[in-house]
Amino acid sequence: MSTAPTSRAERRRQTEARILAAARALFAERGYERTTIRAVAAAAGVDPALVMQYFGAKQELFSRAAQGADDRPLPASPEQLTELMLATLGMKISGLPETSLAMLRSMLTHPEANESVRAALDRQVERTSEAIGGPDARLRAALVVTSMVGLTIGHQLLQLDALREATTEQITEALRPAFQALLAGPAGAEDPPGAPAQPAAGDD
Amino acid sequence: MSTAPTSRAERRRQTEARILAAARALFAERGYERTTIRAVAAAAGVDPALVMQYFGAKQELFSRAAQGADDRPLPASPEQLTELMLATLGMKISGLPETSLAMLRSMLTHPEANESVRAALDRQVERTSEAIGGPDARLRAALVVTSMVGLTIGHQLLQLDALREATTEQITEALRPAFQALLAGPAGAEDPPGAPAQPAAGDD
DNA sequence: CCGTTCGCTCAACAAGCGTTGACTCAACAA
DNA sequence: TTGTTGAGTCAACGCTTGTTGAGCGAACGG
Repeated sequence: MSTAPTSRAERRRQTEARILAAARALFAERGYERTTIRAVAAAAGVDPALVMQYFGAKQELFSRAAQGADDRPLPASPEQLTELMLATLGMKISGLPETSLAMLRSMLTHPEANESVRAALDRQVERTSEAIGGPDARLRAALVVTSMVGLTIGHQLLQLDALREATTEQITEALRPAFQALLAGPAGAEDPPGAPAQPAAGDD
Repeated sequence: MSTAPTSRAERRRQTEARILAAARALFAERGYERTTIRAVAAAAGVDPALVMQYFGAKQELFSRAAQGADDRPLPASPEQLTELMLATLGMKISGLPETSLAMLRSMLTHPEANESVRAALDRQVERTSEAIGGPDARLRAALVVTSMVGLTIGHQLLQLDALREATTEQITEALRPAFQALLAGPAGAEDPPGAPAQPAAGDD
């Protein structure tokens, strides 16, 4: 090799990425408390002290590893919202990024993860609520969101048999009428801001 | 005082109950990993060694504290099942026993709790599935069950604003059409409601 | 080329954990 | 009374955890 195979800055970036990848995998698999700095370091092929040197503290490592989880843009459209939700859900159960899994896994036991997820879900409820409108918009939005959370947990973290047996299409199909009912709101009291057109009920 | 105010057997039962109550509260609030034997002992006004003497190991204490969670009888009736589910859910969000909260809180990080909840939910899915029948019975049952789990988590453990604002009645009311849609199954393929649940579809 | 920087390791620290064995003392049976 | 049982405490063990500071050696800049 004419030049050094790895410059100093390059090596730094690579090892940092390796540590972060190992951390993500372990946090996603075991959660915050059961994941040790030593285990992360071992998985990354590195000394535990180096992890500290790079991230300062375990909490900081977690923050960096779980950064950018669970916050997606949400366009607004009352009827197509159902399809958007189902599509989003489809991606979730097909394979959630480890970044999000780490957050999900830890949200019930790690205070910081709990607060982070709570805030993210609250925002998503708010946005969904604005999109659907109507009397109990916030509540119905929350029900859709928590349903998706429950389904994701049941599928990805608890690995319920009945869910693993089904394909993504079967799941979204079975869920469609339920989501429609929730997002449409109480019959006769809707206020459609966009198109009152009848949903075609066709596949995408 | 003719006899001692507290006999030996009586004292033993009382302190054991006090320890179990403290353990339940802490496991429910912090989960398995963040709950220490020392904290349980302190909350019960007792030496940590006594907790070990009573329960042998932390895992055993958790098993005893979380015993009998999440396993309720489930009668079968295709349409009234919706009401039963909603009623069950109403109890859950009104106030889940600490026994169940401990299990719920720890199910994503503690392997034994994870397996326990997984098994319990699988059983519930199975029973619900037999009750509703139809083509995708197992899947639809699983969707109802995971929805309830997600709602319970969002309400009790994450304390989402939109859910805490609503009354139990509002929640069950808003959820009714969604559950009906899920439990009724795909339109045109349902069993006659008069006959008792008889899943002619068999397994799979 | 030499001196400095810096990625990285090694060994260790203090704190907290679950767990244990010896001990104290009141309740009990004789 | 006297001896025994057993609830409860005390101090400590061994281990793991997150975290730190000294030191080594290769990459760097002049």
